[in-house]
Amino acid sequence: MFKIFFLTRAEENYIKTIFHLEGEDTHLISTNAIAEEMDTKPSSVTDMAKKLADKELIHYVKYQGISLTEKGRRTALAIIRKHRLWEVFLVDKLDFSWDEVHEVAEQLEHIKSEKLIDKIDELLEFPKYDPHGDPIPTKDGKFQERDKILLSELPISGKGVCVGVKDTSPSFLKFLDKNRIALGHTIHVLDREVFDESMKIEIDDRQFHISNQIATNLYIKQLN
Amino acid sequence: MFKIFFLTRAEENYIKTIFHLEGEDTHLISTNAIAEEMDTKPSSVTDMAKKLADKELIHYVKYQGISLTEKGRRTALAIIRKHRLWEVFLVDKLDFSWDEVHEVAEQLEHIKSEKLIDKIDELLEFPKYDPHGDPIPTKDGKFQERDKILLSELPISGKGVCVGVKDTSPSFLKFLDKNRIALGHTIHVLDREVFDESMKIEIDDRQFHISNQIATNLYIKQLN
DNA sequence: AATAAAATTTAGACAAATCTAAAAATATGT
DNA sequence: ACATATTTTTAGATTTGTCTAAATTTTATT
Repeated sequence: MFKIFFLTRAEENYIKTIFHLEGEDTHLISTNAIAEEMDTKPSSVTDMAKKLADKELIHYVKYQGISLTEKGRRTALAIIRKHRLWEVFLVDKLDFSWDEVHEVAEQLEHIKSEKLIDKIDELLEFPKYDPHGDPIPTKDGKFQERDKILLSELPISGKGVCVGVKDTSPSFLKFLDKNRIALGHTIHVLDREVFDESMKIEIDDRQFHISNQIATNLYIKQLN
Repeated sequence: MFKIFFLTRAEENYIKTIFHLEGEDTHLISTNAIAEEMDTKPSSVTDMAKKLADKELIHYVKYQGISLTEKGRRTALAIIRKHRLWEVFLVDKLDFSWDEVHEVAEQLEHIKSEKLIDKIDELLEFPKYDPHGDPIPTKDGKFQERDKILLSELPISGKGVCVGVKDTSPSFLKFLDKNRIALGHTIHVLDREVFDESMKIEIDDRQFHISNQIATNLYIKQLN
């Protein structure tokens, strides 16, 4: 059983950001990177780093950088779990579109009630992925990343199912909606332009030209 | 169309408390009363009173007392609307019991998203009352108080439908659950003891003795 | 390896929300 | 009406989270 520590909203936001910056490999995160990501000043990050280190949520060595402790990682996963479950709730139960959910979920993820989030999970029938295709960590912090590649990595005549988006900005998501590209669709790469890396693709018998910027922001589960 | 002003959580809690203390009649609320209710110090209330007066949410005259402005009243009703809708959501959609919802709704009421609360309202099919029988203000701040009396005011052999509770503490609500007294039940007053004002009542062919403390915390809609 | 550039931390300040202790204003009792 | 009690406000301090500007450490360049 994990003890639940009460963190402030600011502390939770730092933990979440550090988790996202860590990504796959284990490298130290710089004060500057966190400040950049959170739209704040490096000196503020230093101040917070001391508090989080005191609470044993991060490893922090002055001038060297920051990484999450195991406790910090679990905390981050709990917050991300809440964020993503709320996103599913907003889309599935309240008909929000996938470009509207982030902002509200940023608030809802800080609600403190274990029962609440477990019941939401149950109401949604234990979803595995959020509306952008990102995996939802389990209650005990397990986190199964899908085996996916970027559309830009698919070879010509390759096929795959669209399973996620890298960029989750409203403008990108609205672009996909407008062109009726949604998760679950099968994409077939017909051709690729060497000059600008743009692609000709087919979805549901509809053919498109998409720029490399689009292709590098769509996650695909490759088919054989 | 009303402008939405962004208030801090603390400001919202003060506004809500002042609204509840005002009640029906228009009298000035004292610094002490607010401090008492919010479990804080009178000096803190004075500090906040200045801020809220600056934002034109309250009328405040030093040493005299506090009352809500029209803007303050509308703000209070918007928060109470959110609180009560979330309570209905928790009970109807997530199977919370009525003694568990308050604490969580205290957090959820501060989520800032007009669309969110309107969609929740829609999902719940526009409920008029929360799980404790309190009316839910409409979007435009209309607030219809039910025509109700306390069970203790019912005469002997009087009948009425249980429509609300005055005390919403978990201990009282659990007591009612244990004795299978719920909103919607018809209560018949069989007898009353002059000495301690306790009552003998009948609900669904079950007879009870209840103390005056119970009778003064149950709201009844009197039948003919 | 010395110096310049970049990143990071420290020091000191500020706003929000709270507190304690003291001062001021209002209310009460005879 | 006057003294006393109560209520309310002020003054100054504290905590959290932030900032700017200066100092320090690390990294990069020649």
